[in-house]
Amino acid sequence: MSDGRAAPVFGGESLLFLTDEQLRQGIEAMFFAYRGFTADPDRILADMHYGRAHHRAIHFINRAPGTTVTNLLSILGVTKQSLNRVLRTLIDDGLVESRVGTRDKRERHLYLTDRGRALEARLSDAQRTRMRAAYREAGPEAVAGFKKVLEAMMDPEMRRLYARLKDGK
Amino acid sequence: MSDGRAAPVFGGESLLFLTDEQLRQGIEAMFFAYRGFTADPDRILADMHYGRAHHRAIHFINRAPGTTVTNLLSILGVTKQSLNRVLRTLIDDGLVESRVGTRDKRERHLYLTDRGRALEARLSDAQRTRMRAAYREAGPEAVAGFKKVLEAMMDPEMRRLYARLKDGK
DNA sequence: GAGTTTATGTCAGCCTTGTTGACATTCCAA
DNA sequence: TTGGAATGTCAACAAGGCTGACATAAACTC
Repeated sequence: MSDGRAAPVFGGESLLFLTDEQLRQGIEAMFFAYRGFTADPDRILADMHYGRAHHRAIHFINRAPGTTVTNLLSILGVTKQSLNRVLRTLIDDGLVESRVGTRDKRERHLYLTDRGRALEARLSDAQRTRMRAAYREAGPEAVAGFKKVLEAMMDPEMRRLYARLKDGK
Repeated sequence: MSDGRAAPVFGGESLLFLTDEQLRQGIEAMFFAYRGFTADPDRILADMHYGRAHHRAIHFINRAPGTTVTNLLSILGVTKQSLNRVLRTLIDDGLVESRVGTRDKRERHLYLTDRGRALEARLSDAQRTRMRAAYREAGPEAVAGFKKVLEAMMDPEMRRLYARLKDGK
């Protein structure tokens, strides 16, 4: 299995990696890994009165400063009411700034304030530290495969959004 | 980067895969992929009055029939009150059976009923179908890397649980 | 045998974060 | 000028986390 050619089946390519057992392992790996993935930021957020939803908003505002509410909605996949509640607290607490659009004054463009950027840095440092350790342990080839499978797992629309973000919009 | 040896740095091994940009991509890939990962079962569950928590309980009871409540608690990482609410509804609805332990009568051993197994099959078929497509698209080597990185991302305790499940307890 | 610990269940209350529905405002575009 | 898009907000609700408190039964320990 390690060379991808073990026990040739159906035209010379192994399909052993597609057994239900392999798939179940992948499913459980996703479940347990996602717990680790969110654990560190969650601990930081728990101290303040914030949750994972705040982290997500902060992450993507930092990622694309000046993004509109609608754009953020499509990225996060929640209702505007749900997002609005989160944004409201972030704006009230002075972590996010909402500027009325110049071209289109209906739009609100979102930016992190200095304090917002500070929290973002704390959260993403914590998350990156774990990712870096995992990457280092697994090695470059594993990382390439990791991304390849994750990308293939996304809904087409999410895949498009992911690619846009990846390629610097 | 594709061969893992691009632009050698620090003793011949590339560390380009550890840049903040690479890490950020991995973080966003996890976010978007997890959405896809849960999307199909979520749609099935939404029709009934169940949620993701019920799916998780059903999955692991199916995975390890006869498991105790305490064991399930450690796997799921929630409080007994939270799990109990979910188990209560599953037992009341006749999807899960709770049997008093024979050796230790304090313990409750959990089993899926026929109806429970039927729902489990529907849910995991849906989830496996997406995983299978992703695996097939990415290829065996990518899948190996995928699992390697996910495993390295887990908390040590989760990693232990994952390995135990993987190796058939 | 008494006392302690363990496994479980349950009640009450709280929080975050998701949902739907309804409605108002602003303002671009045809 | 009118329709629709973008946004905000109010209200109500549900899932699924949480803590704290308490009860029970059984097992374990001294």
